[in-house]
Amino acid sequence: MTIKEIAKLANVSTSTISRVVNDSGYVKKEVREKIEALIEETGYRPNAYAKALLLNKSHTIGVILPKINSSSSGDTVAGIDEYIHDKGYTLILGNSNHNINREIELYKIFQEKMVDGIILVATELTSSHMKLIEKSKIPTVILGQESLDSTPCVIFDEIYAASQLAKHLIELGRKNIAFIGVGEYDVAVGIKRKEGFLKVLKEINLKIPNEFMKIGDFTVESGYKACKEIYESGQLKPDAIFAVTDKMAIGAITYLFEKGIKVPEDISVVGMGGGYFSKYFRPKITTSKFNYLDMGYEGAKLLFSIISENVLRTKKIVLNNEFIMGESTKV
Amino acid sequence: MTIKEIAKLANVSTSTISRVVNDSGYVKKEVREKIEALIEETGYRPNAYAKALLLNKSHTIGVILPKINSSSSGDTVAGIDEYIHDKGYTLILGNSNHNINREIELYKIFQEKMVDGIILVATELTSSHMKLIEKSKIPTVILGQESLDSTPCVIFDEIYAASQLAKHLIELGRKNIAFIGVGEYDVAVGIKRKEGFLKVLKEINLKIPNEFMKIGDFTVESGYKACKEIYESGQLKPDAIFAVTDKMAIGAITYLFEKGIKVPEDISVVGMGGGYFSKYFRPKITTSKFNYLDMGYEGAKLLFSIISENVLRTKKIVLNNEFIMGESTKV
DNA sequence: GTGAAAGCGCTAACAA
DNA sequence: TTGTTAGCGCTTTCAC
Repeated sequence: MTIKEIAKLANVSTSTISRVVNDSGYVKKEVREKIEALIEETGYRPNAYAKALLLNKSHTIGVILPKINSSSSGDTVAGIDEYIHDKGYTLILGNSNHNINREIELYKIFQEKMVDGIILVATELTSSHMKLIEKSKIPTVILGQESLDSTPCVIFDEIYAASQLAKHLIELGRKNIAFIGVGEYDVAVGIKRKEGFLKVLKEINLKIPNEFMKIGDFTVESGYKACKEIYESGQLKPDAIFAVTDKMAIGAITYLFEKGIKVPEDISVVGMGGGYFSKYFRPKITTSKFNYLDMGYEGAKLLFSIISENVLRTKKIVLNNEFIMGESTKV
Repeated sequence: MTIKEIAKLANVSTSTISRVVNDSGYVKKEVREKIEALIEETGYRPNAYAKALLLNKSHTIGVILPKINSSSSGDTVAGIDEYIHDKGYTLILGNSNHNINREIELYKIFQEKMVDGIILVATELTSSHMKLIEKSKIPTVILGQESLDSTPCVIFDEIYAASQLAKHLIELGRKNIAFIGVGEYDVAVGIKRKEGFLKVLKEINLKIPNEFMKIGDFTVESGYKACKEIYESGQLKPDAIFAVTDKMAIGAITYLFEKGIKVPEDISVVGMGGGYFSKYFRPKITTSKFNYLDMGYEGAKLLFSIISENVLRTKKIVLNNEFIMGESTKV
């Protein structure tokens, strides 16, 4: 069913149908009503692509995610959706699976699909990314990582959040703190969180032995393994563990539990993230909550301000984390 | 940058450009190379909308979800994405927030956006839904709920999965089993799982007092509350709890833990879902695992078979659940 | 109030 | 091998 067919049925021109559909220009009341009835009856829907082609506006925004089925991705998309829904926009989604080539490919596909803007949820940002963004001329907002040029981004204050937790452990009187991080390819989690942690230790001149610095890969299993390595590495035992994600904290606690080491009585453990898992796990994890829903929402808002005003006022939005006192730490 | 501009730059017609871009028809080697260089240089991308308009094919499929940020949704979308990615398709996503009107609205938007097919992840299926699907003529697959007409669907054998867990409890010698379900608006979870549970009890003529049948709302909190009500409702105490979701099982266990009732020593608890939360929670939940990644993948595959063959061979795919023995149940 | 015509960017016959 | 032409479905001047 096209506008032409409706026009024929109504014995008017396509212009008149267009006027009725878009409520623009004058149409005699009786004609309008007749057409409206016809549309209702036939179930006619205007073709959004034809419209987009003509008006050069797709009312679509593209979202590129490094992993589609993680709770942070889900929340981010939900936040984006919440904002754009009211604007009458729809979402087209791409899953890069942490693959840069795929990310670039998705960028191109989105370009072909005439998206009005792109939200890139990043874990790693390379100069290839930045070049691509610049070259494409599509309004883009980066989420989760600090941008390398003037592309606007929405991030958390990773350093502050990590240092807050480190301070918490220090205040609890901990002196032998082990650290479970992730690879530095993820700047926010791998570098900044570690930086925040180390900063606090440095301030009070506390040193950490190398055996207490481990690297995991975000999974529960890797937290378990890292914790095991820490315990099997030497004579010195930690009195606290700082894991940069809740999942890895849970892995560590699982190991400790199996070993009969009590959390928080024998050792304090903190994580980061604050997803619902950390809340219902026993012991409830002391953590720093990252609100990804907010991140998505603010990112979408920022993107729309660029799209509509065609001017870049805001370069960076830093979101606040919430320290959450759980039951995995005590004096 | 359009095909016309490239054509002008290359001093050829748009057809030739089109031939190069789509690798169709003959183009002289030198000309092809010149054009390819030009495309590379200018970053020209063919407009997918113009193409879609012409060929009446958008290479896009629409996915409607009742809730975007849940782990089952995430897995489902990941499964869909995995399949369609290889086909060169992209995903457009709509979040209905369990709102039927929004679902219908999304269906219309997808229709306007010329999607080649729709995957509807359902919790509730009404005749309005079925009418809409039928009227739209867009190839559609329903996920998670049995369809009311000939629209194909991918579902789990909820009754079987629930009865398997119920049998497990019976085999453990449990006689006073409390049940935490959800509202019947969700046919799969609210009705079928209960049905599977009750079927087993009926077979051995085991009766359940009304105070042992509670309704939650999927959340951990509601499981906690339901369990509390069960314990506060009378003198009889259960020796097992059957929760239709892992989250509610975890809520129940949290209550029991607070009361000093040991799981599984004093009481056995089973959940359903088998997400990673149930795996790492302590005690590990005895549950039935639903593989939503598979559901998404199979759903997409089914949809493509309809799109490409234009014939409906398969009406229903029933996925297998995996019984997972955890540590929340024992003899 | 309404219609005719142009054109958004592209592909596919058909000619040349 | 290449170009010409028509047209996908729509909106928007510009006439009438």
